[in-house]
Amino acid sequence: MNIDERVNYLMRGAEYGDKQVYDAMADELRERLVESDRTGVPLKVYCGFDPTSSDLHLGHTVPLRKLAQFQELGHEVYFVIGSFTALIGDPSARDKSRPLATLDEIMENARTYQEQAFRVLDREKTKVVYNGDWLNDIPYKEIFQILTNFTVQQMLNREGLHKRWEANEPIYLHEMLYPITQGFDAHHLDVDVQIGGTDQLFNVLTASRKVMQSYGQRPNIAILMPLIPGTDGEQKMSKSLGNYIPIYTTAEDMYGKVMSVPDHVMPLYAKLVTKWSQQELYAFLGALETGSIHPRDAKMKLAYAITSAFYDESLADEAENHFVTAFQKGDVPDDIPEVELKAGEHTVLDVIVDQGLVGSRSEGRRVISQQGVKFDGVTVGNPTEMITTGGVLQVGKRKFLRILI
RNA sequence: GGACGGUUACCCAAGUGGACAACGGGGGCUGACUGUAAAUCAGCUGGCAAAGGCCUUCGGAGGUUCGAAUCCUUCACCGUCCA
Repeated sequence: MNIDERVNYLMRGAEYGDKQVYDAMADELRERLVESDRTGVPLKVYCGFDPTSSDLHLGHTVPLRKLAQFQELGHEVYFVIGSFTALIGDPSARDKSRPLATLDEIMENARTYQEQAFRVLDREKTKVVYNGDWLNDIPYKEIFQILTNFTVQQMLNREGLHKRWEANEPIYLHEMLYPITQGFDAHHLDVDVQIGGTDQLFNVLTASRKVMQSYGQRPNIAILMPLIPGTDGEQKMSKSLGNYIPIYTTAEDMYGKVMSVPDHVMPLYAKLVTKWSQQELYAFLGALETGSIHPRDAKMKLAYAITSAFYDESLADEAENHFVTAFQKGDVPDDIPEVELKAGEHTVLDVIVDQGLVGSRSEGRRVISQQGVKFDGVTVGNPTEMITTGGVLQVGKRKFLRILI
């Protein structure tokens, strides 16, 4: 890749809410890449993770993917675990102060967090470090000197804290210092590039750069990645909203969940969560734009690309086949649960309740009256119909049960 | 410690003595349509019952009343204001 291609690749998807900042960051990046070419010294790139939870989803992988792209081009990647910062809790994206996690919880989460992260990152080329290792030992005096560069107003300007200020809710001093703490990480590692979410704008762009500068270092380049919308296509992906695509799942599930995403988020997913090269990306986006590819096929291609980024290709293939047979052709999938029953002893209602296809007898009646239950493709009209032969019982579109007599 | 205000189904939220199994929205489920598990439209969304109907639910416990989510007492929790 030539220099332009590399800059474009590495800046792909970055977002600052301001064209000028984007251009400035791209320029700085180019400069350092050129320098790295000349000296043969790879860039140091870092992203911090506060492992306050351990169940990663596709949204978390966006900055990870960015790190992986740097790795791909031979740069040095630091995966910083916030063994110290997680204890503080980043207040920038939330409007409530959050309960402090214990160090044990953090370390336990960190372990599973890493395992998932290595589905994206190259394990061999990743340096995992814990920021407690250096933050614990900074002299108070030194902290004070750095603090003289920041004002209370700066800290309060951020949305989360601002809301709390307005609402007269407590804002603790240690929360105020979070961005600076992050700056100490950048300083300690003396990084060239810091990756973060767009919610980290202040922490990465302002605080970290300023801390580094006051140490006389060159400020890190900030690459800020947008939060991706969840499967509803509107709200940001989050576990609590239930619109997330987890990493720890099956290939089938991941493929299916991507297929359920609204069309309009395809470009964003393509840009941020696939391993595609620029050429592949542009080919995809172009085809979507001109309509030369059917949206369904585009989404299948995307779902395949995403699934195969996390699972073996053979599993991605299977996931795709499963999707085609189960949903597009409406066939009965082959891996459905089975039960063995005696003929003439159970009604349809009994079976769907006992086998957990519906939550209660009332619900079962409801679904049957709504023509939602089929036996071997024939709609069941009466809940008390007896099961006399083997066959496939289907509730709704997605629940199947094979009955053996 | 005191004064108000709140606590309703999976979530938000209306209801302030009878027509309340409880408006509305979200979510979920079913159907139609669709390339789609999207969007849209329609129906359903406490339990039991073939059905008429019956039973349980409005923070907990008691009470008033023919009748309470609604009134009273008390307890618990959450908010705001005052000390």
